[in-house]
Amino acid sequence: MNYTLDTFRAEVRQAIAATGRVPEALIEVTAPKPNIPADLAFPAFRAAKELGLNPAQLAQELAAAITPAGDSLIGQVTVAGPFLNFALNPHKLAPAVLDEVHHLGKRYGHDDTGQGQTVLVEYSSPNVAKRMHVGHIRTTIIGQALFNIIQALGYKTISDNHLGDWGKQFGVTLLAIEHEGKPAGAGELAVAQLEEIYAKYSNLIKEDPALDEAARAWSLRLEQGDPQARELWQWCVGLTMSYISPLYARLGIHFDTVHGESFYEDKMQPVIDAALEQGIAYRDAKGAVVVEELEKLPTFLLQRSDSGTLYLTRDAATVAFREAEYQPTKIVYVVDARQELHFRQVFALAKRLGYAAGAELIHISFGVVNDQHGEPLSTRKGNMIFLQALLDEAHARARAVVDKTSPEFSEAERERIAEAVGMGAVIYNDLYQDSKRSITIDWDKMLALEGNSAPYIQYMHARCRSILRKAGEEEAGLGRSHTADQAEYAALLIHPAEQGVIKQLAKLPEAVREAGARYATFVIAEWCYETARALAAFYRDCPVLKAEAERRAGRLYLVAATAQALENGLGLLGIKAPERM
RNA sequence: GGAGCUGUAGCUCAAUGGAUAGAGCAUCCGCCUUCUAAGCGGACGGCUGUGGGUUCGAGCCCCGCCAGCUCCA
Repeated sequence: MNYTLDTFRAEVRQAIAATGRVPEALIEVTAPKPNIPADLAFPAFRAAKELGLNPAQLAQELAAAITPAGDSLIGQVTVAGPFLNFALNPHKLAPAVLDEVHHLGKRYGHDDTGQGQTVLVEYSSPNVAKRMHVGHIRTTIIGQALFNIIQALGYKTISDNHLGDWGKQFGVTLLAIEHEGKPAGAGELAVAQLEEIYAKYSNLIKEDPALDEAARAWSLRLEQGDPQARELWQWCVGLTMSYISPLYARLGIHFDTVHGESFYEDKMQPVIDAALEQGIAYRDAKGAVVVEELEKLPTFLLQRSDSGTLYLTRDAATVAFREAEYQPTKIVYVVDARQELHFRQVFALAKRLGYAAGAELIHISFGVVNDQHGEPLSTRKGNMIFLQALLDEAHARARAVVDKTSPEFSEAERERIAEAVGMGAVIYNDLYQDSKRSITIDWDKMLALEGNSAPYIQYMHARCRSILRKAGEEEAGLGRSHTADQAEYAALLIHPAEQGVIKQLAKLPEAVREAGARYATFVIAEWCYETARALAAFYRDCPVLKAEAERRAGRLYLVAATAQALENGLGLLGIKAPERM
């Protein structure tokens, strides 16, 4: 799609080219830093060198040769040493951008670069019969945001929750249920009980060979499709999902498919057979299937000597299935950094086997979450933070603020706001920085309600909505509507604070593209934050409701566009934008 | 022993190879009779881990080293 800044860039290149002094290939324009009073720059170094000229002199000559047309997006053209700087024409910029936002509405910022291509994103992937804790939060939140961004770029998208619903440990869980009965109740408490009896029997089987044998027997029964074992297992899956679903709902997480590990149970043998057949793997003396020297990666197994299969085999089978089912151009795995080598091996194997020949396999890795002392979190050590507790705490903190600042709101509305703000804070905390970094638990930072945080952005959005609401009420009282004549006054918006907001709005499409290309949610988060700050400056310097009629109309148009764009940006991150707070 | 990631303000983080390295938090000083103070303004805070190299130009690219985290053996 062609947005205003795309046009501006094209006009700048065209203007330089039209001078006939710089070959097209040497025209590289860049966005200058914020302290430079320009919107695009042409650093003349390289071109000057090629042409055997002094850069400053070339810039000077180009500036003299360029006179933008009156209806161009290009405003002032200036020279600063070897830089040729182009400013946007404020009179043209405002109407162009604001009309774009109003015209596209919820789709403003979206693009069509992914048209006709399919991307599958795998994320969250919690374990059945386990509570969700902060260790799962990053894949879940980052994955959903990346999914949203990729979708906004026009790709056909599939989100898949690769549930940990299979494996040896289920033998122990079923054994435990056999002896202790199904946990009563539902939700987190019931899942916690499953965890507890699982832990108990994990210990017991270490010392009791008969129990160990019984656990193996359950495991075997499950694998062979024994009805009782399947029923109990299915019950565990159902219980876990009914516990997790409300947590997902609170965080705006949704999946198109939930193909857990069990789904691939019967799809692994072909992988092993193919690898043996093609000479990629060999069967060693003990019967294990071994892959050596694949792309200089460490040796790995596809099958153990006891004929047990491995995650790597399953993940390769998963690639094959996805290829056959969706023909994706990309498969994105949002999984923590410790799986880096694992995925390099999976991808190398899959490619060698000829799976997903047309698909790019991408591991988006992120750092681990540690406690205040830098220690890994673990239930056993007692420093674990469970997701439900985290979300409840976030809600409670936001509720305390809304109760204090807006006691006049109804109970129901304060509850809604607290939820939107609390979840926003949690989500934003995982998205505002490069995901590769490890994170140290800090409650106050995780649940921050001020500064560079979701609540700050939500607050600025709510201020916009508040102004629009009041304008609507006033004008309804006067028996007229402000909506009709706003657009024609957009050209009046040349105050620096107004231009600051408008330039931010103009940058959303570019931010979405960059976020998608880099798989970097923080690009969107940063855009939201910068836009909110620009709005704050506007709010301080430019009264809306008290401005004289034409200016007021233009500013209302700007405020409405800002509210829309902020809502869109937050929406990409999975954060709600309340009407007021 | 090998591999990957990370080192930027006291803390948490930004900065497509370009101009004076920017934010938030914390600390300090101001601002609610004016569209929401979850806010706004100001001050303080930097040898970008370190030594070389490439380049007109390096926080960013290349090589060595140091530190932390992680994975493989």
